[in-house]
Amino acid sequence: MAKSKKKEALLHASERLFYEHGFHGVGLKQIIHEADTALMTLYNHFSSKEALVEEVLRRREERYWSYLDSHVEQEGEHPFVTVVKAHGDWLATESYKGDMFLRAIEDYAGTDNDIEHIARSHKEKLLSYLRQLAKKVDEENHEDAAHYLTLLLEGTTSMATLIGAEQATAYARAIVEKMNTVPDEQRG
Amino acid sequence: MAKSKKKEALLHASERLFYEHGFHGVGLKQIIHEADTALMTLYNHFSSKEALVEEVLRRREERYWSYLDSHVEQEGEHPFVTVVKAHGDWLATESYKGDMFLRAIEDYAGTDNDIEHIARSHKEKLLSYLRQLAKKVDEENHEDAAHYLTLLLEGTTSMATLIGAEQATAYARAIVEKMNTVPDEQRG
DNA sequence: AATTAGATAGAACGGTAATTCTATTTTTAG
DNA sequence: CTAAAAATAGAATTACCGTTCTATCTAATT
Repeated sequence: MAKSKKKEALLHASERLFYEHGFHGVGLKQIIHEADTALMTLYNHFSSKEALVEEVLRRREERYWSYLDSHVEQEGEHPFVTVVKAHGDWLATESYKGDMFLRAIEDYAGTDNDIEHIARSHKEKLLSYLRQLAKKVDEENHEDAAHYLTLLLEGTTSMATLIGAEQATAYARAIVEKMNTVPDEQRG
Repeated sequence: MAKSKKKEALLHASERLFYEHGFHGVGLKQIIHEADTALMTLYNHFSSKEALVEEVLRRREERYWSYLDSHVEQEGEHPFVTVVKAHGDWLATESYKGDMFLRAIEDYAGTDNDIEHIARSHKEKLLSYLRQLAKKVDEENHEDAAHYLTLLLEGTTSMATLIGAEQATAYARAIVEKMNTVPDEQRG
């Protein structure tokens, strides 16, 4: 019965357009046109544009974690390198237009809605994820390491806008490898 | 005779509001209200909103380079650490809402205007600046070093939105120091 | 004081934004 | 097939967008 094909089409079109032109730069008309549906169908599924934005962010977060989890499984390299590569692969699937969550924080800051909260929660979860990863690597200072990695991933995302995801990821990887070289050499 | 006090007020208000709420999130009404002037005064000085955005970006770029130049003069530390600190100080003077130039690239991508070009030029100039800096430090691979620094500065800016400029800068500085430790230790 | 340029408030314009309403058609379930 | 539910097109609404026009007013220079 195609439970909600139209809803999925709306979410898909919204995510693409929001990422490409920003939340405030896309109108509902454009969204329903790209989703090939009607305005009332959108309002039948989402109570408002903000509600649509919220669900787009929740879905995107889910997909990001799925992507990261499945790509980090392939071990063999240092976990820090692996996560940098996984993040880079995620960026490479898109058009390098920055980070949708940071943009949400920026665009909806100050206005009383759940959007900023969803976006900030995602970033906190990213930090927690990297903290867990750093702990497994037996880092004495996993708290610092998690922050280093967060900064590198965010830097990679920004730089992908300027020189592309592949190059940006290569530089991030080089930084991680240079950093990890230090303790081993110094200990020995 | 106060050549153009109103123009300066308009540019000042525009820069603040654009940075705070995004280019598409701020209307001309809000700008003239904050600048305490009239709509026709704005159009007397700027042919359009896009022209206003362009001049805001040009002014901001000037101020950024002035700020960086004056803060990098204070030597004593490794130039890479100094530039990270200078960039962090620049961020600390603001409200940590990301990077205005990256946002301009994202918001005005695809539309045929000079805004994206101005913003991308600024980022190219940043890379050139860091390339020169890396050359002076007698880096054999200054090209890579310049990209590492760019990535770290961009990462710092993004992360400042999440944990504040001071903390983000401290982590960026730690990364630079960890990286610079490598060659010395390995050579010795 | 007269002239001139700049600044002012306010309305008007056409366009588009988000949201709501209505009425018709299509799809699904019993 | 029939009844209920979902989707449709299109207009209406209210509000704001960037831009332009007009007409008044203020401050500068001569």
